[in-house]
Amino acid sequence: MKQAKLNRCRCPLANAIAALGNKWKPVIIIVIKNRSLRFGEIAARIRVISRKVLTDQLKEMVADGLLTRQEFKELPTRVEYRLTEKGIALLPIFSLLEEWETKFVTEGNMQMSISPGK
Amino acid sequence: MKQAKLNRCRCPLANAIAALGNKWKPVIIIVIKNRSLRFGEIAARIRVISRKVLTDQLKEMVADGLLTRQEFKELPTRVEYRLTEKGIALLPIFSLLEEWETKFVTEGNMQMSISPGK
DNA sequence: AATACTGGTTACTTTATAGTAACGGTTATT
DNA sequence: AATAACCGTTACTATAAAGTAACCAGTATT
Repeated sequence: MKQAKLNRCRCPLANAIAALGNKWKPVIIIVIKNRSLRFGEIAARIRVISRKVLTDQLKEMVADGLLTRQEFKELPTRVEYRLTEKGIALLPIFSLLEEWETKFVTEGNMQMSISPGK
Repeated sequence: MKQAKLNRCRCPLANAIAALGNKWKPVIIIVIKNRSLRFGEIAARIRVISRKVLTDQLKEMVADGLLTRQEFKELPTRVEYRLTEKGIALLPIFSLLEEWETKFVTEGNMQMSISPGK
């Protein structure tokens, strides 16, 4: 989907998906919520993400204006990430998506069969 | 993101993104809307998608319960696709995403500068 | 001098997604 | 018999996203 970043089309939805439709960004967004979280705290809350992928995604999200990164001159280093207004605006949308997914669980595509009888 | 389809996690958002977060599915969904469209009509409305990718996506979406496929025994062949209840439930969510994208356009990351100059 | 902490980076491999171009099957029309 | 319409499939290639494992830099403590 990097391609879509270059040749942006006139379709806003495609552009939104190009920016958000990858494996981790939405998860990172709902994990951070309305507070600031340190790098290590994000990593701890999404244990299965690799360090490299996490930093890659965070960098892109900062570049896209979804996150701010604040580095404190302390020791050991402390870096805090926080959603921007733009990022926060996604929270209710992702909530709806979660509700949608929860409502329409796709367990191997089970059909609501109408007749429960023999 | 096929992987996420196999090892589904407990995070509904990640599962939703695994099912929807690719280049074309959301576009296909908002193109079909509340009506039924023939294969050729979908292709005509998304001219830049390749035939192969379109059929791949449609098949997956039928398998995921987002679409129904109805084949008419006519000539030449007529096949109509229609969103299921599950697919239709995404329309308002994608509308919000479109609004979000439109509101926060990321033209090379321009900053709203506060002072409009002297 | 070695170890530990945090927040990364680097080089490399693996896997998934998208794309291209040609072909196939059915039936009607010319 | 060839052509056209529609809805695909097939084999192959290209590109992008994700993952692994080792390494680095600054500072403090032991």
